[in-house]
Amino acid sequence: MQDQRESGRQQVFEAIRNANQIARIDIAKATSISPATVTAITSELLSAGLITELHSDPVPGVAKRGRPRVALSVRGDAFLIAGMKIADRHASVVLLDFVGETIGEYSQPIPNGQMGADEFATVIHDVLHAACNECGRRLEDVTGLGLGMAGLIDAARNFVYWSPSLKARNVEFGEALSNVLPMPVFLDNDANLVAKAEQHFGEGQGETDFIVITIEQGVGMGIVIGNEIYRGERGCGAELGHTKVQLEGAMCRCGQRGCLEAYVGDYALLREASVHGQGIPHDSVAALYAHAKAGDATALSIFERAGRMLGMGLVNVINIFDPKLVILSGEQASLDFFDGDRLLEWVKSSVVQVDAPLPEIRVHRWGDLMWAKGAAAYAIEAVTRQKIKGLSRDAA
Amino acid sequence: MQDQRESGRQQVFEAIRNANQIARIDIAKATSISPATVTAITSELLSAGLITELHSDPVPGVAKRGRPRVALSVRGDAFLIAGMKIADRHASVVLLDFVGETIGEYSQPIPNGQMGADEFATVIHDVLHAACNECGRRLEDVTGLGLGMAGLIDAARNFVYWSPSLKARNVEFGEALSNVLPMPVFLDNDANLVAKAEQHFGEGQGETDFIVITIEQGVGMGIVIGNEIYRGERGCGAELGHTKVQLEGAMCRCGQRGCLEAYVGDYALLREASVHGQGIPHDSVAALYAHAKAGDATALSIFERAGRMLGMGLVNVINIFDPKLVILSGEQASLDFFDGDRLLEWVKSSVVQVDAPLPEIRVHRWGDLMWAKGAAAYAIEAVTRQKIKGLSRDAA
DNA sequence: ATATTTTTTTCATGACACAAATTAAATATG
DNA sequence: CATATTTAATTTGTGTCATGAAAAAAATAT
Repeated sequence: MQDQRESGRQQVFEAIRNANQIARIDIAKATSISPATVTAITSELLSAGLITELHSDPVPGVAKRGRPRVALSVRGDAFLIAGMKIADRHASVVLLDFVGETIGEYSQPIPNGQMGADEFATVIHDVLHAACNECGRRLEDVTGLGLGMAGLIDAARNFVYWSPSLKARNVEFGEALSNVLPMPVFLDNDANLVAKAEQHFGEGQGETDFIVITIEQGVGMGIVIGNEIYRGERGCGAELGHTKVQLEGAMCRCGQRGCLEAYVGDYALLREASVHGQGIPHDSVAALYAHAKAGDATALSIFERAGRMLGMGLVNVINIFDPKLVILSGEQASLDFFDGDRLLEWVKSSVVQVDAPLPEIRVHRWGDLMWAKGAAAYAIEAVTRQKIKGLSRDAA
Repeated sequence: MQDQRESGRQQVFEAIRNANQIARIDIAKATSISPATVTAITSELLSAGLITELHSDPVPGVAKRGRPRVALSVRGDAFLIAGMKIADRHASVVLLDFVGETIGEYSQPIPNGQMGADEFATVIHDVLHAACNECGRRLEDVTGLGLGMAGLIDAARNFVYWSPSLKARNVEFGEALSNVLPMPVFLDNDANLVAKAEQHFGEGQGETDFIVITIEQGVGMGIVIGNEIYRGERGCGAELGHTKVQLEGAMCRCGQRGCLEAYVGDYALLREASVHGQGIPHDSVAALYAHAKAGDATALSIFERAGRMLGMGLVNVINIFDPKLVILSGEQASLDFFDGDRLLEWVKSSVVQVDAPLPEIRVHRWGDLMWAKGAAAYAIEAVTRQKIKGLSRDAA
């Protein structure tokens, strides 16, 4: 959080990455850096091997007069980046090239329950090793690993306050990982990684400020302000799931009362169903939802109340941040449980009203892999920053 | 939100302003700018008249060996800055010098009710004129005016979406002001100005990230992230008062239900009291509070519920932002209505628990003038930025 | 009177960005 | 087909900014 000014090199590189492929003159326009400087910087990036020139054959019909522009693009094969997401019993890995193209995917069950830090680091090492083998790469080829796990995490310090995967609290988990892994590791809370995934691969592309809300077992939030994830003082902000929506309300698994999660989380839904007892499934949310869909009023009311609470949470977020864009991001199922369209209508009508366009709310459903891709995106960012900082004009 | 990198000049000047008085060598240490550069920059600032040297007579006893350091400080008389706060029926003005020292204060009743933009701009002109006269200054001597008013305001554009003082909605009020006032005007929401006041004169001095919450008629919030006020996309975020604390809850004057303000605002307290009817005062919160203090259970319960709702709001803010510091800022009375110590205890125990220090919560009570001082601080910032940007090394 | 210490300034240098001029590489045109 | 035109990219010279090293300044210590 120090060198926050984007150096010219960073800006140019970002422009190339964003555009996929782009000519120098357009980089100049996009960044409002002079063409002269763009030439200088791109020649550095070229000789450092971070980007390449794409000489496309001139298409006679479309071609215009003048010297043809030569497109630049990020060299995908410059670095191999890995992203890993740790879930309850599974680790999923994605290998990306430096452009962000998927090189390979891998998933593997891991022991359930809490482990010691070193033990768990070894598991992660082994998973990554297996993933590399699977894709015909070597562990040593991986330039950086992004690692997402549930819990309260201070990303800046690679520090874990608490995680369901670790036995101890307050672990310098980054160090444990460094001991067994040859590449730098970048640790973050999984909600933040969804935000990163949206920023690089999803609905947040090209946006500088937005909020991502994820609904699964719990409710998570990622806040992007000025292209950066906002993390708060201790690195554990954005706990939307533990925002209070009811005074003296339902008991949450965090031990507090009235948390949003205690109404919207899957355990909360099942709890309600189980109280009612006969006739209503209370072992899987999907089954409960099917029951509601089939017309069962009680099951329906469970989802309705949860939906309204979720709506409250959304309204509060919007009233507090006045964001330009809110992305509801999650796996297919979770979002459908709450009658989305009606919910969003209610949210929009319940927000502080101004005579200016309401924040846009986009729903983005996608699969299991996004977590790992977000982790990888985080690592790509970090590696990029590091590699570019290591440049200087005296490099031959 | 563009030229966000602090130029060396800005940094050095800020260091001088923060330190009140400071030698070049210490500026270099504080900013990690080299002494050579500090000399260059300070000589510019000196010849531009923004700062002065303070040659203190050497004190024989304390003096150390070596060339004595000469302290620099901001030249208070460089510019005269005004801050004005528009309230229901009063306008209060404060005149500050460039250091932030109070030159004069002034207060004047203004017509109640909504006015046209030009009409209201004229009122503001007249008030400022009177304030200047009062202090023996001329209107033309004022280099910048910070203006705070209630309502939804986009500070970046000096635009008013809505204000209780203006007849029309969506007013380019900045333009209306430019037509009648000779100096640049900087408009902002009053909650943000409290944040500015705390940052420059209050509990936020030296802090880069904090949240200010104000409790008066409504509940306001100012968010400072990285020394900057966070304003959201349309410039109207941080509406903590209209955060929902109860689904389908009490009617708020904004037309929505369940807003925090609908439980904590003074009209909400009085509404509750008036329903009860006999025996309980329902025309002034102070009277109602006195009644509660005297032991009336009903009156007490009104404040208690409001206090708990306020606590929910605080908890939510902390869970979302994970701030280092929260400042409860307001006039003497409002804060006392809610049993502060107990409230803060509850808040601290209800926040997501991490094994890291809880955010600090400071209570800051102060008088009516803070609004105007905050407005002036905002103007000082803007004027400073502008004056320093206007410098360059070719200046003789 | 001279040495020492500390702050401040001066000076030469390097990184960076830019405008202006130049070169490169294509198409349009008579 | 040679030349003009157009557009992109590069080169060149210049200015700003920050810096390290050396020098100067201004005090106390010996």
